[in-house]
Amino acid sequence: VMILRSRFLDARRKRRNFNKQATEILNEYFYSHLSNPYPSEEAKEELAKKCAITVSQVSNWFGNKRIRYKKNIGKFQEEANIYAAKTAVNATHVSAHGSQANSPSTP
Amino acid sequence: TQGGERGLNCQTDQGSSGQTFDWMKVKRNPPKTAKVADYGLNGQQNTIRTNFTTKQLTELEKEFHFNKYLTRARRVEIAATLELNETQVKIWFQNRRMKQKKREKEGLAPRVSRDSPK
DNA sequence: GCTGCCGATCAATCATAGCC
DNA sequence: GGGCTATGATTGATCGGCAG
Repeated sequence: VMILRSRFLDARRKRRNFNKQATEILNEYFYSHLSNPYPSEEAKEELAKKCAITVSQVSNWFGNKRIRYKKNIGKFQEEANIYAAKTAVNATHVSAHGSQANSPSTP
Repeated sequence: TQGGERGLNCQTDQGSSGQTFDWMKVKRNPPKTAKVADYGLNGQQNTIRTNFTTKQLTELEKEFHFNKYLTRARRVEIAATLELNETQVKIWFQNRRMKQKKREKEGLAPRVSRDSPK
């Protein structure tokens, strides 16, 4: 456990947080698909474009988000409620079915 | 073994706020790479991620540049030389190939200029 | 049947960013 | 300046599916 710490020469060093808007978009997708937050390759590409990041970064984000979310659901409840309300749009109207399963939209 | 459910959907209400979907319950089986090695600690085997040494990684990397795929014979050789399981060598090459593919794919498109975070 | 590969994902860890 | 948490990236290893 002494040496072998030569990992610090990888590439994960200079990291930048995503824009607030990008995070917003990713979170909106995540919480609006909380029942199955696994975007398809196509959905990832679209999210990547909207967020101005790479597909890999989108994958990383969802991977980290899923793991960290289930690790401590309570910590994300507040965030979950915020985005849930944001995507809830009009629920008190026709078609009271609160189901999501929405298509990723077509650009 | 009991942990074998891989179903989809089927949530169960947890409290009153959020729901608990099955993807939140997914648990991976611990690595079978358990080296009976030693480090005699208590009963629990070291079922943790193996840390490859710099030397091992260097050799693997060198071999990878020579051949992206391994033959059974070569794998045995390398595993013996680096004191790793054949499985570990095999998995390392699989992961390495995927990494290679990912790099190649990304190395041809991300034409994003300097975008300061804020 | 069993084995290797692929694609996606997990889970732990690393290293830095950002806040107090 | 240090200590802390948040967060993006890396990576050994697993899961399910497919081909030989």
